[in-house]
Amino acid sequence: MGRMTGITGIDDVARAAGVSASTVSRVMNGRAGVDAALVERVRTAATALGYRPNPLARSLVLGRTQTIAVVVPDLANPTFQGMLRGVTLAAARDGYRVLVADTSEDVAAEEAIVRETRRRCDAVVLCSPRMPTDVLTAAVAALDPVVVINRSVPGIPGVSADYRAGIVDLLEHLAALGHRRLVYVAGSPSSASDAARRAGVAAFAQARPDVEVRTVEAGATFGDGAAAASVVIDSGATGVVAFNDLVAMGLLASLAARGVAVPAEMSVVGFDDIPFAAFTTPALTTAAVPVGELGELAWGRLAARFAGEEPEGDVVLRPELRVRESSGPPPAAVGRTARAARTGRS
Amino acid sequence: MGRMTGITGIDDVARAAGVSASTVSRVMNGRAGVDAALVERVRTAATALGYRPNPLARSLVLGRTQTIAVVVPDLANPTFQGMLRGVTLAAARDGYRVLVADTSEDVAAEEAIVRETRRRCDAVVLCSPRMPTDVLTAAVAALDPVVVINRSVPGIPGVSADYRAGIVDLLEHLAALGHRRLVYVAGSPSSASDAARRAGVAAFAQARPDVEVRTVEAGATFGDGAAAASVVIDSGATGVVAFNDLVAMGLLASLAARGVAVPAEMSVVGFDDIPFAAFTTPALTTAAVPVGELGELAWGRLAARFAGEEPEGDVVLRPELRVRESSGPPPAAVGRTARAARTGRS
DNA sequence: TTGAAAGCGTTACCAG
DNA sequence: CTGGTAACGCTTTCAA
Repeated sequence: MGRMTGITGIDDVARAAGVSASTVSRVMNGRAGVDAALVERVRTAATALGYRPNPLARSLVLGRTQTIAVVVPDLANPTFQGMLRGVTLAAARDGYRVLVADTSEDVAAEEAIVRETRRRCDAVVLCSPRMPTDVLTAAVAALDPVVVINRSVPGIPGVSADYRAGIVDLLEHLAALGHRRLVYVAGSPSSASDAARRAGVAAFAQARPDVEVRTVEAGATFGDGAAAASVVIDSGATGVVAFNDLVAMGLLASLAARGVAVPAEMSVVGFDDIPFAAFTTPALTTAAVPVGELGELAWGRLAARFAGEEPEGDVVLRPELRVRESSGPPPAAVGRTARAARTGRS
Repeated sequence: MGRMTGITGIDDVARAAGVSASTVSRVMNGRAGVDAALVERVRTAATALGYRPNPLARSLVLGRTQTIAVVVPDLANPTFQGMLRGVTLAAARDGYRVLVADTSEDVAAEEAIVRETRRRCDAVVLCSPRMPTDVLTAAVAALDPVVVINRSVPGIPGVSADYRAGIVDLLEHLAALGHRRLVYVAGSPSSASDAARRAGVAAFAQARPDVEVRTVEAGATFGDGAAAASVVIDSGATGVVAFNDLVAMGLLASLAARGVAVPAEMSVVGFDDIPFAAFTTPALTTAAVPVGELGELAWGRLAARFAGEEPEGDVVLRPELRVRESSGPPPAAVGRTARAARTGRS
């Protein structure tokens, strides 16, 4: 009520309007059945005093906060920035706010962070959670209104991109260009989306026995891509599919430094279509993952739950192949021999 | 207490441990002066029941939420992503969470969003607020624990980058390279940091009357930069300082499309040093604004306030010149004449 | 239609 | 050192 705090409470308004707090509450919440005259008096008093109901108190009694949590592994990653933005904008349209949490890729701390954050909110969106499947399954059960992005958990609404299909598209794109020796520069084996990508590689390899696809272990960063350059060059491949755009950019930079022309001598394609993929040199061919849309859809599922609807099955978005300048036909045999000779291999 | 809700409350623990709720509260908050035996019993009971104090109830009675708000004009902007990340990580280290709000560059809605968000938090960080100075000054007074990034408000702790000095550094860099006809591709006149940049241009112009600096109105996006290309070319300038890296990248793309070699025919420098500035072609010379650090410092000021310290004056970070490949000596006179002729000017 | 009173789950003050 | 008992600010029965 604000005895000594400068902020006006419901009792101040009640007193000013000459009614009870109950009535003020009813008016503020637009509940019908209040005398028009009183409504007017309360409105006037509230405005005059600049009264705004304390959201904390409302949350406590109502049992809902109008806030959802969004947990990401790394706020510096364009992919998660996009998801966060998608969720935030969509939720804001419906009057919900977002509490962010960055787990800093700390798998061990992830579950605790999620639990903690969840308690202050009505629901939570987990973006590409890193925790092991069993832990995730258990955690998610205790989190209830929850949606998971890029990770499938039985019985839990999930929205994800089809990384497997995306990789196949990329591989087929390269094969169609004439490449017969490809390499997949993989991400961390602990990443669920990398597992999906590897499955795509396997599926493609089976469907196209005429194309050789090797896998090189790398990581998910620009540095990992740059570091993988020599192994990629030595592999004798003419086309490379990177785990993501960051890795592809690292590869591009390292390749340029070593004088390997892209796409003349080697084609490089990425994954994600982060905002800057179109501006690399050469512009990166990639599979676009609509991260903002994933975020919006995640909110949509949550909103549906709040509205009492039953959770439906997973929604899966198919990445879209974006052909730009980093991919092209493989060099003629003589060109390849020349490079092989240059790097000291037969 | 959880009569029918499945969640355990403080009373459940009290009952299980055979003590009062007060004691449970004391134990949970690690308050000294509780019998060791009771502490043990309470701990055991709490663990057994999986009790976690309801943060909402604590917030209500304690008057603090352990949460701060971060309001940004646009979550898609790398600059704000960096600030958000800086604040979030720093705050998390001290046990604080972050509620994000994206105003979508809606100046009119900004104040309301800030007010609303602030009510659920203990403080707020305003990142480059767009509202007019008088509105900002008034708003900020009602928000109290608040820190403003990149906007100076008398009496309010602020942390900002010295855009003025950064522009001067960039201009001097170009002048030192030999350029005598420069153009500044400006951002929105309503942007406070653009005003600072223009002041830098003016200061430089005064100090170096031998160098001509024209200003071209543009904007803050990649598209704005691309659109400004023809005006820039027609200006006859040999060096251009863009409002930010995004604009510089747009310029770079457009210049490349028109066959203007950078930096051979024209030098282009950006501002901010966003994560991808190092990977453009040619790599962008820019003035690095440590956005993450701005965010961390913002949190630091808030933490100090929470600790009862008095707010100190503004802290200003000086951008650091990052010379890369997009800037170089101006073309020889004959070269310039050649281009001028090509574009139909004398 | 309106108001009094009982919570929501926790902490803090004040006796004992 | 411990346990009642008031708040915190609001919403919601329940009577009147």
